Amino acid sequence: MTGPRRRVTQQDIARICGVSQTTVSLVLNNRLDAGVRIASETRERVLEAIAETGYVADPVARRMVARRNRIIGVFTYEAVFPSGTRDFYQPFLAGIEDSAEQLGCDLLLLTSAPVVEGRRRIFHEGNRFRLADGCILLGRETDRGELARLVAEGYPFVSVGRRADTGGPVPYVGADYPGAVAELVAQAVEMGHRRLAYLGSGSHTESRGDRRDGFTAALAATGAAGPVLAGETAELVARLPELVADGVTALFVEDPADCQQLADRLAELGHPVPAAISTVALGDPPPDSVWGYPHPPATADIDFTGFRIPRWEMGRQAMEVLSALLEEKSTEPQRLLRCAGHRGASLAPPPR
Amino acid sequence: MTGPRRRVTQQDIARICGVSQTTVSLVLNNRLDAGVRIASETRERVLEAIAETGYVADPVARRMVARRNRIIGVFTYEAVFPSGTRDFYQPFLAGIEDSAEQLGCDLLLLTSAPVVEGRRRIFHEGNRFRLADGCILLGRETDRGELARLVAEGYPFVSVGRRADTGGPVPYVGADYPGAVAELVAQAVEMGHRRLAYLGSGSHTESRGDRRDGFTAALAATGAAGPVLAGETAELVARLPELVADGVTALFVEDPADCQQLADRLAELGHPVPAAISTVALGDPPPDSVWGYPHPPATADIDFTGFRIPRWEMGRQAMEVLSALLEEKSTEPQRLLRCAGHRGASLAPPPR
DNA sequence: TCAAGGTGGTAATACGAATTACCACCTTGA
DNA sequence: TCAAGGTGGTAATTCGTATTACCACCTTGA
Repeated sequence: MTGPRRRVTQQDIARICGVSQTTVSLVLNNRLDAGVRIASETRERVLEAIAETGYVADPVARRMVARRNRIIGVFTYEAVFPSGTRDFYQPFLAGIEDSAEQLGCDLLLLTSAPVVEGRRRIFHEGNRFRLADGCILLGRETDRGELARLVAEGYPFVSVGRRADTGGPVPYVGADYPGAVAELVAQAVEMGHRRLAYLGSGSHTESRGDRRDGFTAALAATGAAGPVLAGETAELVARLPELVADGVTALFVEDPADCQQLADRLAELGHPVPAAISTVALGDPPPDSVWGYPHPPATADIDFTGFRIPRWEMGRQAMEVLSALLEEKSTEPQRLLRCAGHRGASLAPPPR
Repeated sequence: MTGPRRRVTQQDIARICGVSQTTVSLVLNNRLDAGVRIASETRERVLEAIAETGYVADPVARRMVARRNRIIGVFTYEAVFPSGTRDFYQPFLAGIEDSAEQLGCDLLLLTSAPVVEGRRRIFHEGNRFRLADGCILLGRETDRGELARLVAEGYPFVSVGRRADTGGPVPYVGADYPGAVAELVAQAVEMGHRRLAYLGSGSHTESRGDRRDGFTAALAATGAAGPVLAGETAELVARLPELVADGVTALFVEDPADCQQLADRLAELGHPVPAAISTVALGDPPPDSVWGYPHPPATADIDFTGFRIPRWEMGRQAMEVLSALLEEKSTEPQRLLRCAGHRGASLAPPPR
């Protein structure tokens, strides 16, 4: 065995062949440009030495010259552990990876970012996101301050999920929630629903707000009406009787995870879904599984009508946009992708 | 917009502060060695400029000089797409990530490795695994040639899953299949089984071979006997009558995914599991889900007795070993982890 | 007055590959 | 005979950081 020997370098090859390091480099990169000539006899000698020694160019040195890494950072805002949110990221990551593979990039998971107050920080002492040529930001919520700083510094990044401008346009690939919600509202109205309610968290994050705004806009467009509620799940459940009394026949539920609980309570109250009242999920729940051992969703009796968030495609296109930014190719840096409707069993015509 | 501006370098910081690049480097690395002195006033100025510009040392340059990145490469052998194997890696990755987070390392997913003949290659023109301080190898199979080369070159790496030596010891964190299988065999024998069969693929990969060898060793140890079959799933199913006729009362199935199919066929033949014949899964099936939308395992009528592969822990310890290798701390570089037995419903005493 | 020692910093160089600028030599042709 | 052009190659420099060797200046103390 040769033991832990030093890496073979171009210099070594050069010594062996009695040529200069430059020559080795030229042979290696097969530079046939006019202006660069290597006698084929010399070339052979060099290639032979390369084959014998098993020389491989040190990618680090190579990158040093090229000033590009072909490394794309992936920053996940929420701490991945210990909650089950790991799988929240998975479809996005799969899309990102697919695209990275095609682009010949490696992905750097920025796991070293310290967790402060339950979330990771991009900017911190010794922040390492600049290790990468550019970054993809992943997470339900984003720190506006950090976003603004990234924009201000001109660091190339793309957010998965729409983000409002912060002192400059934020590149993103998001889901078209307003459009998706509008489609569902239109369907409901067409079925005869006239009084629809929105049940949300009251949160002002883009993903929540877009659904809510989409709902109110759609109401206005269709001529239907109805209240917009904001509160925790328990609170929303508690207000169901009030909605029924109000004559509401269709619920638009911001968080798909709340649907089952609402439906259960409605059944208790004697208003089964969808016979008495329709319930629409504004999205699809992220998959829940524990370390890859899937367990069935809590108690999914009902196949809720709603829409599918194109998570995989969002990840893929985010990479695409980032790549374009890095190559300085022109591209649409703010994209909203259509959500395919999911025709389940929870939206039906209102009782007559 | 500031436009796509150049990376900030130590030289830039130096210019801003009116000092030399050396000084910046010294401040950055907080060199308090005797023989190196920086006025605290100067230090402050430099630190301020660093904070303002958001400067981060270029890992590539750093790597050129030193030998550390705090980047750990993760190489997955099999192409991740388009099959559903993504989730095969997930529990391992989760363990790796957990450990990386604690160590303050970032993870580099080597997605750029080109796929040749259906699998990724570590060594290829422009291979990039040396961007990382060390690598974790993940995959059901591994290329022996590449493994040997890594060993010969003295590159720090750890395999998740046992690998046979290739011209030198291969560091790994694997599952103790022989031990796990032996426990199950012992259980079966204790219940009264005397003729056990092994149903495998005939593959010579370590993970398969270890199970098979564990089985034959356990047979010898317990005084039981029985055939070892090798073949595709369909072939194994076809040979079931032969096994029944042979007086076999317990099947040890190499690939857990085959169990249900075998049990179904046995039921058709009039030998229900486990009343007539026991069936043991040598492992637990990797979770299957499509882009995060879990669907129930094919037709999992039976809760098969078997064991759990400690995937998460394997990932975690692989990082641990790699870290030790990098720090040149002594550690056991070849580890087999115990698989907890899973007491299901498919192993029962043989019919009398 | 000047050697000794402390202080605060810089110039130079290494790391490995890529690239640019240029050199030394040879062959032509007029 | 010598300028023009072709041939085969090399020295020097670049990328960004870390490290080593050393320098210029100041303060002591005898």
